[in-house]
Amino acid sequence: MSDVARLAAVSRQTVSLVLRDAPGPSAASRTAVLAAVDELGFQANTSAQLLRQERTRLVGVMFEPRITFESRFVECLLERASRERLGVVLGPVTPERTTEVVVRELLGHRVEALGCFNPDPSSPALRTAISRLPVVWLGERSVDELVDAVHSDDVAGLRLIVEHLVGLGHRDIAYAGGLGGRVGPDRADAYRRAMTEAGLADCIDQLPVGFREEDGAAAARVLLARDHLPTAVIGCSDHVGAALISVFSRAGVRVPEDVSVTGYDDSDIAALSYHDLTAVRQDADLNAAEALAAMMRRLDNPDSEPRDTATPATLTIRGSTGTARGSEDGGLRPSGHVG
Amino acid sequence: MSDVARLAAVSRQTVSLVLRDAPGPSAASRTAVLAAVDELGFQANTSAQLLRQERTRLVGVMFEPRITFESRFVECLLERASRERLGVVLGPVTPERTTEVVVRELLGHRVEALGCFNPDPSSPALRTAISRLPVVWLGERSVDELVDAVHSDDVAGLRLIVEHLVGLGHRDIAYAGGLGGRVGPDRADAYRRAMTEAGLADCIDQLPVGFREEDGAAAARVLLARDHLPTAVIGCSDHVGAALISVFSRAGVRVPEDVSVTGYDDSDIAALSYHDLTAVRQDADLNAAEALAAMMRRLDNPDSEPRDTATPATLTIRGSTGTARGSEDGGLRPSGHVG
DNA sequence: TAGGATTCTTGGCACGTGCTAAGCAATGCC
DNA sequence: GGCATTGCTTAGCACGTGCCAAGAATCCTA
Repeated sequence: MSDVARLAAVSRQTVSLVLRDAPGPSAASRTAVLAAVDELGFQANTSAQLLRQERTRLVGVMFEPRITFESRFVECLLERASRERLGVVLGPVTPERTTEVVVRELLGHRVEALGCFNPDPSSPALRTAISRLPVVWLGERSVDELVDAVHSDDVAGLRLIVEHLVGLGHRDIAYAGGLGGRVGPDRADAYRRAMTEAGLADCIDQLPVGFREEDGAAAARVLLARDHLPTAVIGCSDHVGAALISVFSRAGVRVPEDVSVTGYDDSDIAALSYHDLTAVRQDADLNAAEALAAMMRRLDNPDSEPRDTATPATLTIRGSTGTARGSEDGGLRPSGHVG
Repeated sequence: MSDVARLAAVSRQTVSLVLRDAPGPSAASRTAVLAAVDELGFQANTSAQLLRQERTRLVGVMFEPRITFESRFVECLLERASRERLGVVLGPVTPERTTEVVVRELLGHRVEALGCFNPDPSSPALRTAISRLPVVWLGERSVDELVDAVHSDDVAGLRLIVEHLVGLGHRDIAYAGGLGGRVGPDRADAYRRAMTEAGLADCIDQLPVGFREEDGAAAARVLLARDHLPTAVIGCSDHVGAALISVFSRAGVRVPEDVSVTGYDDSDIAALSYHDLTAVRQDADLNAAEALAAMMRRLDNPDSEPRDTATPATLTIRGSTGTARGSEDGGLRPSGHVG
């Protein structure tokens, strides 16, 4: 910065004022400084700025880069945070970078709030973080009284799907999912609840698999091996839904004529024309907005109680769901070549 | 840190020495300091450390979080960098965060080297970066004389695929791809070259689409609308390959019995059991290693010339490729329901 | 022209850390 | 007992910036 000042023939402080466009510097100094900045390619040292400032105006996010929904969330958070003049420090989780490592790193950057996907609640660094800053659990209910939580409303989401399917005449509605973190069981509970509310408690049929495509394929194979296929299968994620369709399709089972299939997330995958998947929309941007709101609320008012926010679920109806095949055909058996 | 020193009844400097485990402090001081650190949950201020240090030992990566390959690359880079005691600053690109914004941010953090996926070469900040630090183009050839480049060897990759298919008796080998950045055209060129080398110049058949699944679906529909299907289709990405399979499959065209399909990347998608896609492996970890090596080489020896590194391609053979259908059947026409 | 108001500029300290050099106590040696 | 040596501790400066308060220059008014 001194170099810039020398070139512009002003003092370092004037340069600082111009760069922050604070009142003071004359128009002449301003243009001189900006010209010098441009010529030297000057860029202020972020570390020095952060060190000097009273507040860092940074928030941290702990997430797993390979999980699509989390990456999308991060993108949305970045854009929303910049509108609030907040910076975002990314804390990518990998096999070697555990909750503990990532949270320590974020605390080292003096973030003022923290959002965590799938955190390890036993991490000591996370415990300290919770005791000092607003921490928001992302994508799942909180078990901790001291943290906020922002996640989509699975109960409402599964109610929407089940109602949609029931409206199409379905009764044998299976669910592929239930494993994985806290969300897995929660969402499966929501399925059972929705089925019970619809008076279909005796049709509950859960295939315990995880969220990945491989899990959906496994569930599909289990179903194909049975004597009798359900008329609809709800996947716990878009990946699972897409895999269900692909495996069914290869086995000669038509979607939605023979079986209706749904996903969960309404990500890019669901919208793909060759999947065309009816799915509950989990709005990454809305979740990012709520997470940021929760952080800001507790930063502005440190005494406010942590809350659990369930963002509304909506249903995007596409071509993978249709009227249930008539009960008179006595159950469909897979035919054709099995992939 | 002063708080820690007070609690441990030593000076701030002793605390600093213990935390860096530098020689000096006695065993008694060490344990006292560590106990105090633990009790207070102290975490050194990264900004202050970076400001004080001569070198930051940071490298920056500009990438797009929603692109799977780039996220995987980042994960690998994180792990490799930590082994070299280097930090990684992530520079996520989003619609609002352009090359210019991201590179400025990274320069502000005083990174010592920079890796960029799909950069906008006209960005002024990027020009300054190139003039000051080792910059590595990621995933594509460099056009600039002043930057390194690390990308997988597309020429070798397409030669492997074409040879594999020719070995299975294929001649009518189409290519779905060619659009998108610099890689798109490059990879299509590699296809044409491989076909020519195999003596199949007159069979070259390129469908100009991009890298996304939607693009693959579009290409598949174009092919299905023709009188005559090729016996093999090479997708420019796993996404494209998977989409080709899905659309073919729905149209009653069997893979690989009727048409062989390949992908490019060998990502998780290719390995999915219901895709089971033969694909060229683009090794994210190897690319990360080479990128890091390039940065470190130029940091250690600032005068060394930038290089273009093509990482070796290998072929992962799975179930989506098989012997070409006999020429005697006079070309296959799609049958069954089209999805 | 003097005095005050206004506009612009700058001296100097602080942020939290790393590191050099100096200080201090204990021990060994002659 | 004096002096060097060793082991441990600490005083104090520097990193690059923001900001307060004080200084300098200019303009306006009497």
